[in-house]
Amino acid sequence: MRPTVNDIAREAGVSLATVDRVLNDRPGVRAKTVEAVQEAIRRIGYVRDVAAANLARQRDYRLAFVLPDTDSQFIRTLLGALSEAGHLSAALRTDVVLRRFPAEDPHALAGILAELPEAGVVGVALMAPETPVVRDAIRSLRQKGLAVVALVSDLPNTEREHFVGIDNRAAGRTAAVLTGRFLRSSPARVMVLSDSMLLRESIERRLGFDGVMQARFPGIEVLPSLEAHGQGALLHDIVAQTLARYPDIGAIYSLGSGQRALTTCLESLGRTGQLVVIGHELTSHARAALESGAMDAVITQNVGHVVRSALRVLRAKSDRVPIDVSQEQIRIEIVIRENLPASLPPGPVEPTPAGL
Amino acid sequence: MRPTVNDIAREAGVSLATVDRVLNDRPGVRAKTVEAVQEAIRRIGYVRDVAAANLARQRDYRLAFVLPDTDSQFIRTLLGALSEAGHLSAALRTDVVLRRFPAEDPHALAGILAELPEAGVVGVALMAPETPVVRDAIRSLRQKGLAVVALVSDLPNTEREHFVGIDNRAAGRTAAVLTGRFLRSSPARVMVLSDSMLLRESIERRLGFDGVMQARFPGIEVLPSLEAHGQGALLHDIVAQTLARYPDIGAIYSLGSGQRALTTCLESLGRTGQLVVIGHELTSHARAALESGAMDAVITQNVGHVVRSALRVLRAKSDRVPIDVSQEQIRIEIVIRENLPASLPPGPVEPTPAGL
DNA sequence: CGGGATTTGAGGGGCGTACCTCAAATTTAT
DNA sequence: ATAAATTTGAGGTACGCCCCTCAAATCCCG
Repeated sequence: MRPTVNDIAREAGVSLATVDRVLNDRPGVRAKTVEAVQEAIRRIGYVRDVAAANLARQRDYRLAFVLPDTDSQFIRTLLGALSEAGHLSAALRTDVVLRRFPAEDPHALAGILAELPEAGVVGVALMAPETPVVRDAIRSLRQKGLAVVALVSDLPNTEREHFVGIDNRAAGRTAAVLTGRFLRSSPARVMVLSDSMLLRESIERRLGFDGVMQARFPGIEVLPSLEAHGQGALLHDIVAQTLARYPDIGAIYSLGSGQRALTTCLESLGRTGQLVVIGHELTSHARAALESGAMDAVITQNVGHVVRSALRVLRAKSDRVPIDVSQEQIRIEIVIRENLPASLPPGPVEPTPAGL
Repeated sequence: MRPTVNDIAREAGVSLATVDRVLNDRPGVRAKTVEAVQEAIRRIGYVRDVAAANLARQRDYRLAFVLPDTDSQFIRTLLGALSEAGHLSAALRTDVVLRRFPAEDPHALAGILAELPEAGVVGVALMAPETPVVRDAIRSLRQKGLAVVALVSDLPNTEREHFVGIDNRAAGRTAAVLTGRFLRSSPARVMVLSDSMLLRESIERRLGFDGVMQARFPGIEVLPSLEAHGQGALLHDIVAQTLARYPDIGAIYSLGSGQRALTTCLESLGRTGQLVVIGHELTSHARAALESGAMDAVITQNVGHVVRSALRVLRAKSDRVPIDVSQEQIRIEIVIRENLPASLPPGPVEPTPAGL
């Protein structure tokens, strides 16, 4: 049998009330007694039954996901994963609220963040660029006791407690190795497209990419990043011009997550399949591109995992309980057609009807 | 507020006792009443609080992992993940028991399986080759109400309820694409080593590998599988002879998980880094080989994820609750040096001391 | 329509923990 | 030593659910 609070009391020779005071950091216990109780806990190997505790405590985890209002494929994928996870976490006493902020407006974001504590939110997963305003907003949240994690895009110079996402520098390095090795002819050029979803990621990926390229593939020249700002027509022109100008381009590396425009563009130029095409984030378009052969590899993070990890971490932080580091590590996944995970029917998941 | 059983009773106009009878499939309720209660449940969107239910029910999940007693690197890695997860799942009312069986003795395995029900085990994760005896043993377990999942190696023709692991055919295809694309010169040979941890996997991987090779890389000839049966010295001789005989071997594909012997062998032959080397399972040796450049890529499944998934699925099956399909899908991961996840200190994880 | 069978209601005890109150015991300061 | 302050104990209620018992209500059938 697992030991309970009563066992602690008996073992420590104190009353239940005292054990309770120690366990929950309530005042009015002599240091000596605290020690004795903790010693007893250690001796009998007591582990609090979190389920029972949450039950008694009427604890609900009200967690907020704060995302830019960009309508990119990646955000859409993320939202999909979020709504799926939201359903399931009803069983875990957590309810998830979603907040969107105007992508280019840090002050609006700060305003939204500032409202969260009043809304009863105890933890926040935030995907946003780091600015001074945001830093301050996060500090303020932390001071009010909220748990804060950075999502997808890290906020290293803030007081966020955790980062749920991948090392984008390493992701760029990974892309570089695949590009370099997939390219057959050595003197060649690589076109780099930056449909930046967030600046920081693009820069980090680019840095990682360039580093590996220089060190390991000196015969390959990487062109400066081209930006199409999410506009398909513009992208088309840019790509066409660049391909025409450098006939020896053998690969395209797409830093961002917008892959559809690129593949349709290559299609219309009749170049599909002739170039090594590598991009990021496994959206439904990227998936289709892999299947059709329009893309060769996608470097990605499992958004389902990202969302679930954020939820777990926020719950743990909010309970001041250690997290399982190995479980919360988000992997840099390499996806090619052959290891493409089966796509799941995106049917609306209904809450478990009645069964236990 | 989340609706509770009391809300159901009020909404359905019946007593708590009746609601309870319906919820827990207890007899003595008219079909009409059952209907009414279920309708009420649907209407108010009741979801049972599993934590509270388990608390009341004194429910403990006693789950068994049944593995061969082989001392391979892969099994070792799996055991590591298992012991790590075991600690953490104490908080989830589950305790994990481990059973090993003599690798080549299906009857011994059947005997071990047969003892599980008496030991109070409610769910079994089994990694074993499929034989008639095993099929029968699994059927018997299922009839006694135990949940059974196949681990790592599927048991498709048994009554196992779920398979936790990857599609090895697809894994082989993935290996083939990497091999083919990493190879620079086209007319070349590939040496295939089979340090079979379990026969089925090796065959499936080989099939997948050959299929892609024939279809996409006709210039590459794949040699028949060489078996060293886990003996380093033998492997050394085989590899040396084969390399000598076919000077145009450009790649080595290692079907199994034993990578150390191979890398030391290549080292002693002075061939490290000259060949494309691709293998399976991210063990500590494979990790080292990737870091040193002795291997180029490893196709793997995240054993931590595998173990956690098995635990979740067994709990869910045992509760007759649906599983989150997308979360339980094990991905075929491609690992190269650049996306190698940071290795974690394997320090013994102690149960959370006292904090909530 | 009566009598037996079936269905329903009422209620209590318990799971492990949180949180509260009030009184008793102990310590500390004077 | 005494009063005041602090520490401890005892006990209760609650959380949402499970499981049991017993009596009352309702049903069905001949």
